[in-house]
Amino acid sequence: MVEISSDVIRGYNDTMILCILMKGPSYGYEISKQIKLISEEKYVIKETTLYSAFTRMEKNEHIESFVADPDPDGNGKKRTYYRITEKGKEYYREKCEEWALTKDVIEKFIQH
Amino acid sequence: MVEISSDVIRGYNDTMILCILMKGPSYGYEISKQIKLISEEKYVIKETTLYSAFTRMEKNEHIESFVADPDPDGNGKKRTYYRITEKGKEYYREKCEEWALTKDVIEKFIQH
DNA sequence: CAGACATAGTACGACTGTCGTAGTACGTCT
DNA sequence: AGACGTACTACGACAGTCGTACTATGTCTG
Repeated sequence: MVEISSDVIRGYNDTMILCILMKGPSYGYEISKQIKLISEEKYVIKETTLYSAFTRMEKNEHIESFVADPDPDGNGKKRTYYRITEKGKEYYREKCEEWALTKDVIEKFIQH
Repeated sequence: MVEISSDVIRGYNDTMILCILMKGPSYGYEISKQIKLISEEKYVIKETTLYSAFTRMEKNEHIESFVADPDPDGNGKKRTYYRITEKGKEYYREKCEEWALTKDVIEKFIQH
């Protein structure tokens, strides 16, 4: 079974998170489920990787956090939500451009 | 200018080196020039990254080293050449398979 | 109604690969 | 003679990922 190594995906964890936040604010657990879903179970981000990414990305001002109730009635435990910033959107667009370049370079070294 | 970040390529430095060694033995300086050439100047591997990759890859038995003269007459300074092993070839093939998977996954998170 | 399982995280230290900086030493060209 | 290309080695810093462990609430099921 071929498995995706973390060293490969490393440069794109932030991008994946931002991709999901482009659709609207979300929180850790939900984001990790989304990544699993979108990747069709081919990639599952580790919890520690995810939460340390949040810390880094908030420091970089790519995302902002806010605490809110899970449902409007105020039921359930409060969660920390993250929202993408303008700077984060810009970064996401740059990463998408970079991807095209990176893909081309790597493919020159791959035997199909 | 979009630039390839090392975090992205990180998982593929070894693969690039192996790709070049698939064509026959080579040595550090030559390999670094080849990578630059093949990538059309879009990627230049750092010397320290390259040589530390050699150490790791030799330990993993993906490559073997031998010292030889640069030309058959015995002129010039001796160099350390590297040759891909069977295990290295196997690893290279796996990485090529992995690439297809990784590419598909990342692209699901990229806006074109 | 107890226990399992899902949800939603935090803390901490280890590890790996990359990179900056610096230095060595020989060869070749001008 | 000096600059530049070739061919490396040493060393320590750093960033991102990961394993392990722990907390705590909510919900479902026998």
